[in-house]
Amino acid sequence: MRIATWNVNSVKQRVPRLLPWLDQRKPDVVCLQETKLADDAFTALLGDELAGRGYEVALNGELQWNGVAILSKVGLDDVVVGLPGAPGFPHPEARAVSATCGGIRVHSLYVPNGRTPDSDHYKYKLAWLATLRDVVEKGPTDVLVCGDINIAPADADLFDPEAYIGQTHVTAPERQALADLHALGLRDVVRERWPNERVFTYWDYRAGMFHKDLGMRIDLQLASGAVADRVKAAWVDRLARKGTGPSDHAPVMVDLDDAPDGDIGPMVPPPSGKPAKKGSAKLPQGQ
DNA sequence: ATGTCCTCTTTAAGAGGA
Repeated sequence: MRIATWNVNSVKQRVPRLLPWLDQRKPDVVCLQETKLADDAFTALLGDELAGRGYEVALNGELQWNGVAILSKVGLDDVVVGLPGAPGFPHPEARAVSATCGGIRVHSLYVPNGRTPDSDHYKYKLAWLATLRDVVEKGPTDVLVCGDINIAPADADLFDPEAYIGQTHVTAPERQALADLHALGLRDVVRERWPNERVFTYWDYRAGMFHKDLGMRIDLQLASGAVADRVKAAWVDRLARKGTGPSDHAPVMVDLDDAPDGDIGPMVPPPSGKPAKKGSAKLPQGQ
């Protein structure tokens, strides 16, 4: 079974990249974030295309921002829209949907960005993450927490740790929230597979950041123990960030149990991938 | 280079968000 998570930064804009990618990689389960589309518009846009490829669809979208989805070829049961008990900002936002797919409780999450550490949005982010922890703790044992988590787990997940001092995504409380998920038994399966390599999932559109491989690893798949033990491959589909009209995020891919039907593509990082180290570029502001 | 992309709206240039 192949599971992917991808922040597409508008599914409407990404259709010319999403559909060929589905046909190439043939993931069994796809978690999408930042669909930026209301549910009825999503269904009108992609319902037939996805059904034709064998996917059932669970949606939690809104008009303009946010928006998450799960596509599944291996069952889509007990769908929960939203994260029960999560705070809003101030109103509830479309940042979570979960379902049982192939016996695993799969969460597609778009964690609040946090903006700046002194902001109300940052407090919202931490409260939202605390709710996530509680939901996972009370949920089924076999679980995959997937999505744009908006936390770089360690300094190795940044192109230049010094550029992020004082920024969100790296603060101790955010990393503690991630540690609290690990304390429930969740494992970062991509980092386990590539313990010492440079692995990013997001590169700012500006200033040639992707071309220079100046990015962050903020999109994760966190697997409970029995699921993590089934992982045969885990990588970042960097090709999806290249070419015309890409998202600013690349898909994170995990294969369980057996060889996939779809192309695996060049696994990222390549064997020569080096750990992130201090770079000379500045962090583009305003992200 | 405050450098890009995507959203919306007083629909055509600006504002907000990432």
